[in-house]
Amino acid sequence: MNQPVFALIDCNNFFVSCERVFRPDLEGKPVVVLSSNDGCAVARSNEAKALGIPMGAPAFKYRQLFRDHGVVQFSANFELYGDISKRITMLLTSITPRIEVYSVDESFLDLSQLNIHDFTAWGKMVRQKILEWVGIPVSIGIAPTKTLAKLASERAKKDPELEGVLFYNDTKYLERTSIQDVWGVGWRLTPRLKAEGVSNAWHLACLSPQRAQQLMGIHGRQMVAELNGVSCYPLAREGKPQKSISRTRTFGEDTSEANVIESALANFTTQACYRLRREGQLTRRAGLFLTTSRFKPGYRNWSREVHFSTPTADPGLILHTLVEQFSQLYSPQQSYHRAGVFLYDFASAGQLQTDLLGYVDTPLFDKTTARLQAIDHVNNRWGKYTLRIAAEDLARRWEPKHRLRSPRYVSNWDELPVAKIGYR
DNA sequence: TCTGGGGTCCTAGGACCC
DNA sequence: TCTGGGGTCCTAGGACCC
Repeated sequence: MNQPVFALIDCNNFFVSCERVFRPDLEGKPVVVLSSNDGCAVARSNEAKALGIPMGAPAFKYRQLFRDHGVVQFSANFELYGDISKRITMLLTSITPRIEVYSVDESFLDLSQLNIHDFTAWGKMVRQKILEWVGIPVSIGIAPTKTLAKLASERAKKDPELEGVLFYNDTKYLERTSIQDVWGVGWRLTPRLKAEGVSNAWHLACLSPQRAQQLMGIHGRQMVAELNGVSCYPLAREGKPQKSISRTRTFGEDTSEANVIESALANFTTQACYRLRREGQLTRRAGLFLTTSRFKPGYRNWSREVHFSTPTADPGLILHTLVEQFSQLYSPQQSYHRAGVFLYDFASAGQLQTDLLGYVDTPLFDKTTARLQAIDHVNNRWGKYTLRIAAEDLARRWEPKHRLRSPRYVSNWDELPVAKIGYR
């Protein structure tokens, strides 16, 4: 068997790069993309990073800086980013089907079967192809383990001499990677490791497996092995069913009105159930939560959970149950800031379990399935909200703000870019 | 006034069983 | 009532990722 070789393809400043595909005039300018409620920065161009705007920077604290330096702001446009992400996935899949789409802007490829002689040249070719065909700059790291591929792609991003591609072949790159930049080391572990004298990836690689496990659990042991070139994390094969689905939002503005919140719950439940059906799953448990603002005194949160003896994907049923729970929690004196619906403990729609008494109302179940299929069919054909639960219309005032959203150039017929051709 | 959203996995401890 | 070991299941919380 061939030695494992992984490539990580990581899109640079992905959301910003997506905006720039349709706004090439923004090349070289500071750009930020704000989270769904225009609350904080979730992507920054290199120029914006150079201005000292950190990830997650609350927009209201940086307004002045944005003005002073002409930082261009966008509300997040996830439909656009999702579409561009799919195009890159398609391109990569044409190179090899052995791909793991790790997130919206990162994919791992297993290169061990590809018979590549010069990995650096191969990486540069792929990078150029993505840039030309989709318009997104990427960084590529190639190494015998995923952790090292990740580390290599970070170096490739930071060091311009590498031209976006690093084939990992030298432990000097470990010494140059500080401990908090290692995949799997977060803000909690960083101070603990530093206290042990472990301040870069090289130090971490030198820890004994026992010590690593002591400090960080089984994950730590695997991390150390991976840094030493021993692959512990295989390529995750697709088709792994999801274990939970949630839809949560911070409201456009805080609200005390029950019908506003119920309309939000209706929307979340509908979205979550649609996702659940697309996964071919039914749920046994559903929950909701409500919170006040974390940034105001007297922060509180509430949550409730319900159990279904027969697994379901019916938003009508789930919403009805959740709204009952909601009415028990609700107080008109409170000002609510955020809410969410979550589903978990799934059963495959193909192999329905009966309840404790061995009873499933099959005719009812079939009728529900047919009804939901009809709704999905209509909405796929005519648009997301063509058929919806009436409660969604009670008051849509919960919806987050997105004052600065770019057009959905590639996913909405009404927002296609317009090309102007001039004649002389 | 204004601070995102969606996930996974591991572990420790309690309840309960024999 | 007390003694001891071994096992499973569930849950809450912690840690991480993008």
